[in-house]
This record gives sequence, structure tokens and C-alpha cells, in this order.
Amino acid sequence: MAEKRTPARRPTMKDVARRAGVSESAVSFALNGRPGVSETTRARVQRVAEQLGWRPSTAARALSGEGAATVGFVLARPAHSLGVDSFFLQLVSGIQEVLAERHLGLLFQMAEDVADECAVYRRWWAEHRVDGVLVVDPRADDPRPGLLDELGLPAVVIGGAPDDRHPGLSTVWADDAAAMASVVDELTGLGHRRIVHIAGLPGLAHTQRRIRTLRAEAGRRGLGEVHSVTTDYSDAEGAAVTRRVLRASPSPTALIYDNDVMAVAGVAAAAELGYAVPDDVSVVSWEDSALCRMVKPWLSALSRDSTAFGRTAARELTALLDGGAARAVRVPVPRLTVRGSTAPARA
Amino acid sequence: MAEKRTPARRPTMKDVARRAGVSESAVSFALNGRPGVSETTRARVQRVAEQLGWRPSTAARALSGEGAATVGFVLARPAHSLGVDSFFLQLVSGIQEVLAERHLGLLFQMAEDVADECAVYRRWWAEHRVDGVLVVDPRADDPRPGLLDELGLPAVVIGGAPDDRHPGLSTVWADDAAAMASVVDELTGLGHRRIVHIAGLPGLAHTQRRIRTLRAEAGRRGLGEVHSVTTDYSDAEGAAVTRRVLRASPSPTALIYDNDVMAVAGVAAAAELGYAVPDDVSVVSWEDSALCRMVKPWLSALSRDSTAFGRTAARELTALLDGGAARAVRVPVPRLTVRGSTAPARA
DNA sequence: CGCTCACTCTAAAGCGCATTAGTGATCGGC
DNA sequence: GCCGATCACTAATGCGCTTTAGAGTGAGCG
Repeated sequence: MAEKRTPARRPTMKDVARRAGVSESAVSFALNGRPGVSETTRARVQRVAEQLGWRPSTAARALSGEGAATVGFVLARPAHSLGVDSFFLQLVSGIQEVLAERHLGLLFQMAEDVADECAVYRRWWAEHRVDGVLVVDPRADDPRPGLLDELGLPAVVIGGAPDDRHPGLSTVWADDAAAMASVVDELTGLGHRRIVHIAGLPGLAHTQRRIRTLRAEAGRRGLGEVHSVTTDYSDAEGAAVTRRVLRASPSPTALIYDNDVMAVAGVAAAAELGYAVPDDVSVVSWEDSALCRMVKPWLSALSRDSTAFGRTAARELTALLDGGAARAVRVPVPRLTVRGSTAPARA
Repeated sequence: MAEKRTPARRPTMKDVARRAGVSESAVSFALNGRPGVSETTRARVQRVAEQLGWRPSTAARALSGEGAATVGFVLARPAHSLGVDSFFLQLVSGIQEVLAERHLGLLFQMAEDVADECAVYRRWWAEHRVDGVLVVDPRADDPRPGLLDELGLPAVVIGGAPDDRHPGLSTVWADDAAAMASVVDELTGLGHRRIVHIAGLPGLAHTQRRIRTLRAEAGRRGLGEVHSVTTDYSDAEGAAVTRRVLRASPSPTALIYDNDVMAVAGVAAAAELGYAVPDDVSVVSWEDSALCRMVKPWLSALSRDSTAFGRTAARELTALLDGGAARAVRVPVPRLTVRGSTAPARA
């Protein structure tokens, strides 16, 4: 850490104390709203601190037991599969909004897989780096909640159904089942009976929830030829799977894609095979973004407010950090925005 | 920070010292590779530390002058304009790769604008939160380098041309001018003479560099009807500008878009106006991503390795943190990948 | 055999803050 | 007009680590 020139020195509480003519303790009381100083002194100290541009050293604060004023966020997805993902940036943007208000930092890290992610949590915990974490992409049989519970690290799971085995963790989630039901409603209403669901990563909890719901809904309606295929969310697999299922016989008349990227890639792949959307095959994207309005026809899609989702998650985490109890918060069910990619099934 | 149950306690150096039967100082020497302990003791201490799962508290480290082991990254763009951006995630992914190796954290924050971003730097500096920062989206007349210089905060500017007014900062950049020249070469080679450049945010340094270069190249070749229009990078503006310029008379025969999102939106807008790509108008995207292969025809695009870009930037920053001198590093010029969206100009 | 030097290790101080205990001064109550 | 209580403030301690000064030990040497 060589610092060649002598840069401006950071003012410390001692500087404020000297300048205000009081002890350091008085400064601490004054600036943290604690009793022990008169209001006039408090005001003076605050003024001096402001003049000097004083800000508490997070290191010192953390060391004296106040926590690191930072929350962690790990993304365990291969970078390439995040190519043109819109969800995470929106999510993080919402998270930021809430954290910034409270001057909480966001420590971000990418990981190889869940095991690696767990290692990151352990390290953060041992290094005293974060006060809590936001967990995304919950999985079936997920080791993370247990670990975080064990470490006593406050956490909010984003996008998972509530799990009563870990009462310490909060959950923020949308009801995928209801959303899937609404999509199936729409498609069967249009006369579709052969539906294929091009799902996302097989290990994710919400992927499995969607698959289960689809099967249940299909069963309830007596639809036989309905199934799901899992992918890695990439445009490449989206296109490949689309080609495969459309070549089957009889081919499906409707496709549900678990994200926008695959949906768009799928439409292109379908076109190559001579399938027109929506005349030959209807398409629904489980994620609405600019992408869905960049192809012809515009894609019918499940819309949700990812930024609000992030805000909610961050608020839950701050509540936990403030000593609140863990809870499960449900955000609005994504609503199907019908555009040009869905039409009545061919007779 | 209420912690209901008593979670596992973080082991400290004192624990290691006791367990290894030495003093805390000895532990410090042993674990930091400093002289002052015998090799046998060092090995024993290391073993004990490992057994206990000891990790240094970053707070304590930072407090005793070692720096925060964290670098900062601020993104000052409205979230909506980042809708389906692929560049930043790739960049961050590359940055992470390098930082993770050295156990450096990445503190991420979004800001409203550059002024807000400066405030974030000031706060980070005063709070002792970061050892250095990575600056993106350099602007013409940018206040950030000056501020960072003043604060003595090591920084790497990503994507800006070297600026000798701030010798303390490193720069990692690609030669936009050369890339632009290659695009103009390609297009004029195909017979295009009326070219419009749908540029990005007007304030950005590289936007201005590209605009200047285009004008210069056009002048050198005697092309009259060549100009640039700035946008906010969004698909909406990309489409709007495309409509506007194609309605002009005579309309351009080639369009250069400063990112993939606008290029794709532009192609769609052109199609609506009855312009076929590439027969009626050629299109080049200044950013290659899955998006460019999700439309028909596939888009000719300038490809670069954004992940490698991030890696290089992060490496420069770590070099700076290690006391290295600031330098300007040039990454490879983006290469034009010719696909289906460019064709000879109509006669 | 005493002396120095090199080596291994310990003691203690300090980083910036929060906090607890403690010290005067002021005040109300009798 | 004295006493205990209250208030405004200070001194001192600790958080976990790094670092400087210093102590103890044994080897090498004259």
C-alpha cells in the first residue's frame, strides 16, 4: 500500500474532539445520538464533524463490535450464462437503493458453484466482513441456509419458497405456482394442449417448483403431452432444445421459456425450422425485458418488478440486522403481459 | 445486530496463540511470513490456525494500517438503461477473477450521476472502506480523476484514453479510434458513403472519441454525409433515432450502433419502416454478445473480450496497491466480426 | 571463560471507535 | 445549608491485529 505523496489525512474522532474542545467520548456520544452530552455540545460537535468531513472508520466501528456495515451478495453462475441477463442488474439496483439510504455497503462476489459460495460465506464470516447476506438461486437440498444458520449470519433468501427448517432466515419470494397456473390458463384457453416448458437450471428450487406446478396443472386439466426440459438458461441451449422439441412428432403448439434470453433464441430457432410465431407455435417468456420487445412478434411475458424485488429483499435484511424477526415475504405474482407471441392453437 | 443464539465464535489470534503455546506476536509473524520465528514454529502455528479455521479480521487489519482489502466499483448509470447490458457483468466477472485470487473484496455501488459517484468515493475514503477503485465510463472533463488524485486513492480508469494530468491513475483502454477506422474501412469498402453513427451517452469520453474519429475518417475519404447522433444507449432511443435517420432523405445506407442493444432495436425499427437488413441498410454493432446472434440476420459486430478487459483492469489495480507505478495499458483493439448485417451498398 | 552476535520469541503500544466506570459540578429537597 | 440525585463530561478499557522495542538463549570466537 505505498502512498507516494502524503494525501489528505482522514480526520478522526480525536481531531473532532480537539477542535470542539471536548473529549473523544463526548464526541462519540454526540455523534451517535447517545445521552451524556448537552444538546448545545452535541450540536457543536456535529457542526465541527461536518466541517472536518469526518466519517466513522468502518474498520474501527466493526472492531468495536458494531458490525461491518456491509452486506454480501454472491452470484454462483458461470459468467457466460449471464450474457444478457437483465434480472440480476435490476435486482441489485433495487438492493442498492435501500442499502445506500443506510450507508450500507454491498460486497459482491462471483463463485463457481454452491460449494464455492459456501466457502465465501465462511470466509466473510471469519473475516468479519459482512453483517448479513442476500442469497439468490435457492436450490433443492441447498446447503446454504444451514450454513448461514450455523454461522449466525443474518440472511435473506431471494426467490425461494419459505423453509421452516431454518427459522433464522428471511425469505422473499414470488408465487411461481400461481404464475405458472396463469400461463397454463392462458394457453389452454387458446386451445393449446401440447405444451413444452423449456426450464432453467435443474437444481434451482424455482425451476422445480415450476415444473411440478406445470405437471399438476396439466394433470388437473387432463393434458397429456405436457413436459419440461431443463437447460442452463443460455441462448444456445434455449435454441437447441427448441429445435429438438419442434422436431418431435407431434410437435408442441406452445412453448414456455424460463427466461427471456431463451425465449428470443427459441423464436429464432423456430423460425429457422419454418415455424412461425405465433401462427404455428405460441411462445411465453418467464421474464419481461427490453429483449421481449426487440423481436417480432413481441413476446408475451410474465412481468415482474425486479427492482422492487431487490428493494424488498434488502429491506428484509436491514430489518434482520436491526434485530427484527425473520419472516417470509411474498411479492406480487408476476403477471402475464399478453403480446403478439401467443395465439389460438392451430385446429 | 441482535444475535439470538450464540453462534460459533470467530477464532482470533489469541486463540491460535494459546493453542500453539506462543505469543500473539509470534502468531502474527508466523502467519504473515515475517521473520522472527523459527520455521518449525511457523509451521506449527500455521497448522493450528488452519485447524481452528482462523482468518484475519479485516476490520482489525484495516485498523492497524493494512488497508481494507477491498476495492470499490461504482456504476453511475440509470438502472433502466442497463436493461440487457452484457458488458458490465462480463467486466465485473473478469475483475472478480483476479480479486478473488488475492482475497480482495469488491464493494459495489450504483450512483445517480458523476457528482453522486464522487460523493461515494469521498465517503469510502473517509470511512476507510476501500484501498482503491475502478472507474468506468470516463467522461470528457471528468471530475473523478482529480478527486481520486487528491484523496490519494489508487485508481484504474477503465476505457478512457490516458490522461497525463493525473499521473497517479492507471488506465486500461482499447483504441476506439483504430476500431472505428476499421469499421469505416469495411463499410466504405462495401461502397457505403452515407453512414450514420448512433452513438452512446454524449458525455462519455469514448463516445466523443468515436465521433471525432468517424468525422476524421470521413473527411479523409471525402465522405460528406456522415454524422453521429448521441443517445442514452437504450433500446428505445436506438429505435427512435433509427426511425428518424431512415426517414431523412437521402437516407443512410449504413448504421453504426454504439452497443448491441441499440443495434438490435434499430434493426427491428428499420424493418418496420420497410428497410431490410442488409439489403437496404447495413448495420454494425459496437459490442458483440449473444444478442447479435439472436436476430436475423446475425449482426456484424466489434468483438472484444470484456472479461479479459476486467481482468487486466483488476491486475493493474492490484499492481498499484502493491506500490507499483501507474501506467496506461492498451488492450487489443476490438475486431470486426463480419456477419450477415453488412452487405454492399445499393447501387 | 567471558563477550558478542544472531536468533527466537515476548511485551507493549497503537490504529479509531464504543462503552463503562468514574469525576465534578449543579440542583432540588428537606 | 447539607445531602443525595442528576447531569455533563472525562478517563480508561477493549475490539483483533501489526509493529517496535526489548528480553532471553545459545553458539561462535578470541
